[in-house]
Amino acid sequence: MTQPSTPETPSLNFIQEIMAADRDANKWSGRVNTRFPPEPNGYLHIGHAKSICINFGLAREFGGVCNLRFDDTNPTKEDVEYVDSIMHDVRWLGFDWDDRLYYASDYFEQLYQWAVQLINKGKAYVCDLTGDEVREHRGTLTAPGKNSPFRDRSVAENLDLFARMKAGEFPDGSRTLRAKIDMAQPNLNMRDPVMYRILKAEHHRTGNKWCIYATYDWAHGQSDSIERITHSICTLEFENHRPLYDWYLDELDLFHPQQIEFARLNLTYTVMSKRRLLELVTGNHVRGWDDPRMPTLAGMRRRGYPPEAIRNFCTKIGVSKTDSMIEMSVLEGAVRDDLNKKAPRVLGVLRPLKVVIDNYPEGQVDELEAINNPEDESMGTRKLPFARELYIERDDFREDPPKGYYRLSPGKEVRLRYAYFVTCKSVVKDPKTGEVTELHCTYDPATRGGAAPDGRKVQGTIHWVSAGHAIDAEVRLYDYLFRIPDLAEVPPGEDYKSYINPESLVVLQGCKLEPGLAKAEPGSRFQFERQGYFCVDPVDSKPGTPVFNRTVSLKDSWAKIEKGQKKKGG
RNA sequence: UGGGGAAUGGUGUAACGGUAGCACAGCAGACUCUGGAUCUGCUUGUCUAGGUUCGAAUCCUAGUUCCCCAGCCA
Repeated sequence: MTQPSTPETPSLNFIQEIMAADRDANKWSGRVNTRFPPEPNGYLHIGHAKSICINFGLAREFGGVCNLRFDDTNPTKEDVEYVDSIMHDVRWLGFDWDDRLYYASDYFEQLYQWAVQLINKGKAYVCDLTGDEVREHRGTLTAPGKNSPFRDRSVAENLDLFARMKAGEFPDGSRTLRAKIDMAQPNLNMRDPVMYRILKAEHHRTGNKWCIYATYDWAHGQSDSIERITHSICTLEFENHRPLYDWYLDELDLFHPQQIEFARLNLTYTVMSKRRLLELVTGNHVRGWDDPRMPTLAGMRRRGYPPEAIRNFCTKIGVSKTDSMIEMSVLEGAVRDDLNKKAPRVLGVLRPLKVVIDNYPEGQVDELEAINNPEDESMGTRKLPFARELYIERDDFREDPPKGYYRLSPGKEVRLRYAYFVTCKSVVKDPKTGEVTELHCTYDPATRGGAAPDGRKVQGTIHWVSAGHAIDAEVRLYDYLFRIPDLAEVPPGEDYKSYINPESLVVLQGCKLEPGLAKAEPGSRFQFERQGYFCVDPVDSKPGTPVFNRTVSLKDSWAKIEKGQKKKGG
């Protein structure tokens, strides 16, 4: 009588539904071929990661393949530096295009032949209008456009002119090849769109061979068709272009992939447009494309975000056609979730405060055992040196502790993690500034390892390092790049760059870390207990003196409590 | 006053005429040698107005709001 528990049927997103329906209808003979088509004019960012995960992920789920294709039709903006970085980033994210690496520029000759075909069909013409004139003729959103005076040139004349455009006889911008569609269409993209412009620019792959370059619309669908793409997945702003995508393919009578559009990723407290990211780089508002504050994959890699975490994030946020803004906490959560399981724990003091254990023998060094990862026993243990002089975190001591403060204060006993219970006996201050410079404590030898034989408890456990054994390191703390969550809220006329968070980077010198970290590999990730996840900066670290980037902080519930207290109590 | 899209808690995303679920955030608690992790519980939602139906987030009608489009960028 009792139904067996229903098997989990994972819900499909709308693209998966389309693909499942296509598969069931045998629409493409069961074949699935997607593509990721970046333009090599900038570095990949987390928004691209979403697209990569969708395209490569869908191919994997449906037993198909995904191509990598560079959409390199605008030589004035593109560069091999970007081509290389893009390939590196896609691989780093965990995807592989095998031998399916393509370039739109590989298809320039074929595209040219097809353009000639359209001219012969009377469906394309050479137009001598200037850019301004083309705009004037296009009409407006509400008013139809006017036909170009060159619209009815003979096929022979068009053929001749187009060949001479290709041959470089005319100056840049002087003529275009346009599709002959309908200047009265309510969709502006259909009002005789430009297929080719004259551009005597050196292309990173074809050199100076071409001086006419295909526009996006003319190149994209045909490139998809050449590669026998089944599902051409792109972002929402191309929805208006789909009729044109379909028109070209139909007029040419070519293999016709299906274009499907989804909402691009927006994240709070950052920007995602390549134009703005480029501006941040060239304007030196950040330290480059791989600045750990950047939403680029290069930046996230350097910051310590694991690729698995980014992939999980992309799965979590889903795919839909609703414009959305994902909260940064979702990404941070995915990063913490991944690192919690994998990152070895270490003790590191970021803002050191000297502690002298008065009753600990001078010169004596003890070796204490510490667990490398409580989430994963197989990661084992390590030894930590303990001595009379230590450093603890400045923030773990308050001379006048607020209510609910568990850490060290005068007369209070706390546990030093994996070591001993210590009690604060006196405070040394700078006579001039009043700043606390040193603490004197006593320890209870019976609590070695961190447990009291008499069963007494302490509220707080704090981290520490032995002053004589610790290594010095620079630690870079990162916060949101912008002060406001949604840059679309910047009032018109105001510069979004004035909203850059001045505390997005805080550099700490003289941090004290447990000695084992001296030999940490560049790029390796650790949890500094009670503080966060940190990654050895692969660029600025030197052997023996690593630089650490804070990947993400640990959740800090005390900070939250204290914030609440301040708000309430004033 | 054109065309194309989209509207489900604070933020995302499910539910495909039959109990509005999940994640993140928030709140409260348990546990803890990380104020971490983990575990409980809770608050908050179907854009509006009509209609169809035993029953509507879902179907119909009208409206509202938001996004995209007037590059020889992609």
